Amino acid sequence: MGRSFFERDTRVVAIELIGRNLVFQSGGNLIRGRIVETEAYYGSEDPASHAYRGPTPRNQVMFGPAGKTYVYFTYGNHHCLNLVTESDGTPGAVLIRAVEPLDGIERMKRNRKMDSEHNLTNGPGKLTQAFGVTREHSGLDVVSGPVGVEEGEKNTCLQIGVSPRIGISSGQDKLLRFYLKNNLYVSRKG
DNA sequence: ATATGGATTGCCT
DNA sequence: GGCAATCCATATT
Repeated sequence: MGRSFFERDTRVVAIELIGRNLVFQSGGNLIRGRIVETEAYYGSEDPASHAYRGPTPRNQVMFGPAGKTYVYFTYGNHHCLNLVTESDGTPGAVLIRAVEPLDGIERMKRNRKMDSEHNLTNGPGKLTQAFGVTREHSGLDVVSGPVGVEEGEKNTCLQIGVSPRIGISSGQDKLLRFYLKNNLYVSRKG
């Protein structure tokens, strides 16, 4: 996807990312997964967002141009992958919460140290571990870099569900989580 | 310099 | 369903 895809309202990008393919090329390996769950995060009007209190060394990429990765480390154990949205100077990002494994599944199993395919990428921390994405990969260009988004197969009638975002302590009233209904790899029901 | 808590996961009951 | 693990960014002193 080109930069203009990401340079739009964060909620719209989060919805339109559903069903597209996330790819990562690393060390001669290609890993691919179909995006089935996302969340939108805004700026000063969104208390759940890292960008709520303005730019910091960690979140500054959210304030820059669209189509970049924003990867952060949390809970002492886990990385989360976001794709930056909105025009340069306006913060915004879409958290990739779950994907359906398509290619590089053996590599994902090794990275996750487990065999069960349905537990490989059904959560934001799980999919970064499966893909091998860490905060070293924050700030990369999604349009040209090793992390990318492909158009994917054009499924005409995607049944997309909406819910409050997961794991946040404020801004729970906003319906900014989007997921593919009846998909096995969504992190949880709701 | 220190305190706090998190856009989670996996293991326990 | 409950909770510990675990480290770093951010805010506060």
